[in-house]
Amino acid sequence: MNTRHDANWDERALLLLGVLMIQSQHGYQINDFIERCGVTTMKKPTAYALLDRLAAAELITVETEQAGNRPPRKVYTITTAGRTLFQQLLTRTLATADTPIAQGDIGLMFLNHLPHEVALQQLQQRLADLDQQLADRAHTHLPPDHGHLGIDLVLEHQQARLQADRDWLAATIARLTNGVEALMTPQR
Amino acid sequence: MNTRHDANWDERALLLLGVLMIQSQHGYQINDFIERCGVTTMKKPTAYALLDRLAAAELITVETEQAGNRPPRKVYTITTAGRTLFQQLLTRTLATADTPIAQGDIGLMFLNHLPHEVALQQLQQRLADLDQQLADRAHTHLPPDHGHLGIDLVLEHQQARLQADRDWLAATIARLTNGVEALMTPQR
DNA sequence: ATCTGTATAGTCAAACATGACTATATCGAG
DNA sequence: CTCGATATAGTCATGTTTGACTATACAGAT
Repeated sequence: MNTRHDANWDERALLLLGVLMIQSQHGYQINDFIERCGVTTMKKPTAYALLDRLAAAELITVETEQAGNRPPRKVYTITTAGRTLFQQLLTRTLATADTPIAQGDIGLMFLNHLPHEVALQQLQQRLADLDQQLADRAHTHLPPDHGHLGIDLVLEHQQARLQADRDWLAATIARLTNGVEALMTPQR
Repeated sequence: MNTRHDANWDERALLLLGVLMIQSQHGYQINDFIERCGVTTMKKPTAYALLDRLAAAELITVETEQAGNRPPRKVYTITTAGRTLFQQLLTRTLATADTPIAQGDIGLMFLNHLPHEVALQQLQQRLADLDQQLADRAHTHLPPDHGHLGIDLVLEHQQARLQADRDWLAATIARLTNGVEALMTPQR
């Protein structure tokens, strides 16, 4: 019936269903994975809310499990319908490229409203920030199932993007330093 | 008082204030600019809501203007306080790089849940999508104030990212075609 | 005259997202 | 034995976001 959702819903549902494709898990594990893997900004309460909606749509089931005298856990398990949807979402998602929108570009757009040397100074700072991020990703804090193909691909892709951003920014700073005129005659 | 906002608020406020730094504008113009410039996914009602909040904080003023017997327009104008905040937000934004999160990476993560040849086929499709986007950006539909430094920078940056994505994806498809083993011994 | 397209200017109900908060259990350090 | 850290498992009030919708005015085509 109500299969009208936005792209955001698709991606997030895909993530949760994907996590449950690995194995049935309880809330803490799921949220832990989400926080660590770094492919989304979705927060804990949002994940719980979505899990509820997925359960309501019978794409997953919820069972309460009691281990020792710890607080009871809710264990989420993907259903057959969930697996089917997972396949569909995965196939569709892999086939389409999202238009890359960089938050930071909003600042770039109004660069001219700042004194030239101030703007350059801030961009230097951004470049340092970028270099820091590139350095940090040496010691990534990922779950111990490393060697998993998908995760390696994501890490590579993130690194490639970071590097592209860094290269472009460095080149841009250089051009801006040589005066704005250089921008009007780009050698592309 | 309540200066506790998230990064999202910062960027969006910066965009609206920046638009009003160019000149005072009415709602339609503002939203038109936002849609065309392609640096955010913020929708019209969201922009109006934010404009109301900015007005309540006295960062902008609103005047109703009657032109002919057309429907009345609300003209938004940035205040001195608004200009000050704009400078602050702009400076801060320029100095920090956002961690690049690619929606599409969620799909990548679960690549192994699809038959190898199906996955490759979908990625080919994604590559074609990317090439299409690169081709489309030849005839960009931007406002006629082209030559404006900031806009040119943003376009360049978007292109650089798109190109990086394309290159990485093409290389990855090639590696996956040659069998997964190649991934385990990357020549980096 | 009428129709179509589009510039114009928003509103609203409903869904969504999250910071802050509440609790209990286990374990190693001191 | 106590304290802090952290694994565990969420909830809720509050604010945010948006799809869908409502309207009027004008210009050019038919």
